[in-house]
Amino acid sequence: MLAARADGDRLAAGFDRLFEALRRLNPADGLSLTTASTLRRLDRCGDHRLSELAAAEGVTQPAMTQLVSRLERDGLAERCPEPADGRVVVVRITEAGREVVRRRRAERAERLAALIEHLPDRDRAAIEAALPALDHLGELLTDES
Amino acid sequence: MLAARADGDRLAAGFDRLFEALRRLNPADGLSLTTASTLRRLDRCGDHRLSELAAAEGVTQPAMTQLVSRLERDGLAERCPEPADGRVVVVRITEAGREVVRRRRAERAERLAALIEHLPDRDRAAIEAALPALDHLGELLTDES
DNA sequence: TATTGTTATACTCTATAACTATA
DNA sequence: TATAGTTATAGAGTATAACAATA
Repeated sequence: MLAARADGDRLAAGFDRLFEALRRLNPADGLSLTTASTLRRLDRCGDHRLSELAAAEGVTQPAMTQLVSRLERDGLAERCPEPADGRVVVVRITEAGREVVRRRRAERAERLAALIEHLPDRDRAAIEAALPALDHLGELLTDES
Repeated sequence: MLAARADGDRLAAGFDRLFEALRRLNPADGLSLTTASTLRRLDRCGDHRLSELAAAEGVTQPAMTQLVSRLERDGLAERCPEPADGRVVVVRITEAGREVVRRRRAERAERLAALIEHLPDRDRAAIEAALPALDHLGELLTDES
């Protein structure tokens, strides 16, 4: 078992570098990290109110207003009225938006696969074994329940 | 052993979510991801020419000129002349800059440790076992040899 | 002439504050 | 009054193109 403090430091140093690496795997298609994350959220978890999206992505409401406007302009999402409450805007991903999510994930998968070929077998096995745990760690932070 | 294609997809989906999670661990101290990455690079690998930094961080030379100007303005790095070639600018991290790197890493470590406590023992063990492999994966992308 | 870095200009993305519409 | 969202305005960060200095 891990002693929380000392291994927190080790983990932080390791994840620091891993984060930098993953950042470089990001497709250079002009979508900001927040935009891509918002699209993935809409794809995975369905419709959200605009204020919910802002809170979930950690940006202000005006920032999310503009982000959604850009998504709408590019045909990747749409605003839907909420009959029960005229103040509310519900944001929904379009089929074109889902396609963008798929394309980005495929591109990242391709780059990862190319990288993984250069790792020794034992490293690949260790990462494969840790995938469920890493996924659980991801769930703890992304609130996609 | 992993079959490259299929497991590239699995890894990409897992790392997609892990990346989102790690992004949320980032200290909100006003430093952009590129700025923080540049500081870490200077801390880990020593002095760099401005053009080297731009290439390593994947930004243009004018962008790095401005980034370094901001670091200099904030006392986190300094420009040094290169006697052997008057065109060259060498960028060096200051002690204040190193302190920022340490503080950010400590903050991330603290948040990670708090998260890890919520993972079951077997997940923690799997992540610990995979740390060297994840580090190797990071090395493949960040060119910090 | 080629290389290194900076300046000029424009665009994206974000924040805070003020505003509109609905409840 | 309170809430959901938008508009107004300002600042950070980036890119491309043009420029200055050195080799």
